[in-house]
Amino acid sequence: MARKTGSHSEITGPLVRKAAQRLFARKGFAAVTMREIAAEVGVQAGALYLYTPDKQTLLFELMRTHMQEVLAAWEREPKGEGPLKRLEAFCRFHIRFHLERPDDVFIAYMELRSLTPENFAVIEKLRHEYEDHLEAILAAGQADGIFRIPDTRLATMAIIAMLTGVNTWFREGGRLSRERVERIYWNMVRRAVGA
Amino acid sequence: MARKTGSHSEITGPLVRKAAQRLFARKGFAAVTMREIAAEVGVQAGALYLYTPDKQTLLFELMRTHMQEVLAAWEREPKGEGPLKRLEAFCRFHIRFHLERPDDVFIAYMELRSLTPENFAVIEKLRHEYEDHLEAILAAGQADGIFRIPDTRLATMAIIAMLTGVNTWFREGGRLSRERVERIYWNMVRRAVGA
DNA sequence: TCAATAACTGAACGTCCGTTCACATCAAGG
DNA sequence: CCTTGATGTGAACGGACGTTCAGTTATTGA
Repeated sequence: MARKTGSHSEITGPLVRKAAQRLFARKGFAAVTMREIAAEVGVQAGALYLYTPDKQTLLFELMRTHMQEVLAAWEREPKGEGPLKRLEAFCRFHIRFHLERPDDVFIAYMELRSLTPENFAVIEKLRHEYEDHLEAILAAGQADGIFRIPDTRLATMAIIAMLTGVNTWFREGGRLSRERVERIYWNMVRRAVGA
Repeated sequence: MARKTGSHSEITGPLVRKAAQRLFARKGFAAVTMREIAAEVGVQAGALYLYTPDKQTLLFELMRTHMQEVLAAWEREPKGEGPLKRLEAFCRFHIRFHLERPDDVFIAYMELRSLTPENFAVIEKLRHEYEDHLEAILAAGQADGIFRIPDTRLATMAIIAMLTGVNTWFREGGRLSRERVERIYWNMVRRAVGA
């Protein structure tokens, strides 16, 4: 019997989430069956319902946890002083964090349409919160005359799209090291905002 | 009876492709049923098989046609002289063409994993062909000393990700006109490549 | 020792899936 | 006018789907 007050196994639960994460990222939410997830964990399909009320909630919790972890990690990140340092910190953080969690990132960007409207609204709000951190940096730099940006919202979207794109081609142990990729992207962003 | 030698209706066929395109873009390939597509067209599910051998081929042909149209349209595009003009032409073309076909673009970027390995290889090759057009421009500009790019392949991926990202937020009749968006993005790209 | 309970199985539920096919409809060609 | 062939219907196919649940097992606290 479990010691803790929380119900359900503390071993199988995380395994279910990890298996779902891998399979959702690889095949897409709609193409993954509960039986596949269960087989990956090593249990029967019925056992999954000890750890999630349904398939939709399994996806939603994965995405919500991921978005909250992004936000929390950015809070903890050392950012330096001034908009320029902060922008560099953001770019490097975004690339590094996303490369560490390719499956989560893939799901967060591809499976928005698989969420119910209520769940979508929650995730969308968290995503917007993250984008606002970048936009605030750009607006501060613009106000200081350090950046030359015609539209901070547009620049925010452009930079995030560019940085997130790393996940589509970067391979560990490939031609370019992560540090080198970070530096090159940071330089492109710095020049793009006119600094 | 049809005059032309080609089999099948020349009215319903395109309707099937359009309905599939809309639904695949909105809900994802795996989440769309043949019965849904048929209902959108106004026929029974069985009738779809007069126009496609199966669901997978329907997706594949949509993606192949789209990629071929992108390549053909870029061929026709007036490009101007020199790497700088050509890069501007590419950026403006990419944004404009993609905004004109949001459903096709969404499918082309999201449903790669829904393709069989053989079909995936075909689409991937066409996509690479398109990327190579941009990379050639960047390499030419780098050779001429007009651009300052540490890695042309990386810059290619970064620019395409950034430009394609417009589709995720741009809305016709919104705060920014398409022309203004084109100009701002082009300026960001120009500065990002050091020109 | 034994009742309690967490963890899980295996079968079943109603439904929906992609696809097939025998048959109906109907405009046009000879 | 009557055959032909394109165009479609509607029912059916076997299988897979998400989810439920009665029952089995194993481990624990008292």
